[in-house]
Amino acid sequence: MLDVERIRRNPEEIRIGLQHRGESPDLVDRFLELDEAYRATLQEVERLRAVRNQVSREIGKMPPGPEREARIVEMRELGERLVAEEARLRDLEAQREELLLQFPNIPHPSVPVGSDESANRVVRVEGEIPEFDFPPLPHWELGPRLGLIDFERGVKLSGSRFYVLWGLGARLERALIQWLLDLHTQVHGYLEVYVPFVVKREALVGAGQLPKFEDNLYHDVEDDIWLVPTAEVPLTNLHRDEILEADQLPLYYVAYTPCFRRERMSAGRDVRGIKRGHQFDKVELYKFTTPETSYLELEKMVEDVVDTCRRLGLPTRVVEICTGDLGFAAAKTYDVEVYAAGCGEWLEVSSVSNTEDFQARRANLRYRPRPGARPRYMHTLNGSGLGLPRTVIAILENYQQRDGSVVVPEVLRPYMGVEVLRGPR
RNA sequence: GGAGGGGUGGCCGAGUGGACGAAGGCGGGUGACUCGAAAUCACCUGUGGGCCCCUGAAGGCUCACCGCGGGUUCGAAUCCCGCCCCCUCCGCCA
Repeated sequence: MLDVERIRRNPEEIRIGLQHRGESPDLVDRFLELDEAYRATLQEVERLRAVRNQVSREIGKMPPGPEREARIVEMRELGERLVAEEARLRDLEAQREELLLQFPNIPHPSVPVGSDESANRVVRVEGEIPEFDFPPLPHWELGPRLGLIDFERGVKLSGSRFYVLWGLGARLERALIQWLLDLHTQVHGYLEVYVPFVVKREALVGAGQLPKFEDNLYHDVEDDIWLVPTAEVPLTNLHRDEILEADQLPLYYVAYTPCFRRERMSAGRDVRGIKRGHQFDKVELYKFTTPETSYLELEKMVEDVVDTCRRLGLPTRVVEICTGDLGFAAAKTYDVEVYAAGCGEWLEVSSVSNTEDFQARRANLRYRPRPGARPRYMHTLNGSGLGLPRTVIAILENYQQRDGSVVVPEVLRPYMGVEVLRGPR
């Protein structure tokens, strides 16, 4: 959510921000109009309430009699007017709030301006792209051939875009989760958190998924409870409605969760393999910081993610996302991609964003700069560390051997119990 | 799921229709005392919104908030209804 004051004072800045994202700037004018009507009505309501409070207090002190009765009648009439004005106010307030929730974050000045992903900038490349003396297979062939990935049975159980992992395929998934959590907690300084995999509506509003992206979420109507599309949602809401002390910041959290996405908007894209499914595992990094340090922390988080890829021995590049390709809540984002030799693609395994105070305003995340000082909104950052299926893809495809086996990256061997994947067992 | 009890400020806790944003205590801050500290004393100490003033986080006025949402009333922390959460007991269960 944007600062209302900022929209009022610098409407042009917001219009430009929206345009750079490829969105209509009309939102600003619609909001300003509604905001004005809202405030006018608010003032009238408060004026009436002030009179009522004042007179009611006087009534309490008056002896019974005609004078007192007259005042009561007067206030009864005023009360009727007040009820009507209050109804109007509630209506305007709801509309205003709804509109406010539609605003995406405004890109940071350093973000390259561009309309789509073609304007994204590769800012860093690391590691060697593996070379093979045989044609490397894509994972959707390698996986089933080794008995690690079973697409048919996934579809049988749950429909398209679900899959089953067998034996060492399942173990690889679990090993990665374990290794990632150990790495981030022991080397990168994050605190491990275990969070619920379903959340209330407010949590999704707080993180920015609702009301705009309802289509992409699984939802139990009976209890109005939602499957998390990313651990970012519960993590954002961990400190909702709290006021932390400055010396508690920054907070570094890491959480593993499965993620559930309906992916209705992307039907037809990336249909082969496990690159895009309705359910996938992810280890998520999250930071709560002061506004002063958030951009420094963003760079550090990117470095943590790159370090993770490096340790897995995967060719890695960092892409600075342009304004037109930025996610709803992000002010600035770097994608971290790894190269997968079988399908010949750079795969996004992490998207690292600074949302500045966008989520903090929605979820009411504040801190006190000094003891006794007024609370301020924190800044929040999120990034995958890493998304599992794509990491699995890159491992299978880059570490494959002529004989069809796959060598296990060294760091995972203690977690896997084997050095080579030759079959599911 | 059933029965009973309960949700008040950073924390504890009083308050069952009017002067209550809310006693008292704890915690925190400032000052006095002290060479310094402790102790003691004095004062201050919730959040959000709107308006005025203004370059502003300084000041003034005002509204809202006692789990959440409705209602009754001139007036609600207090009465009524619905919901949520917590505790105890019973039931069920990994």
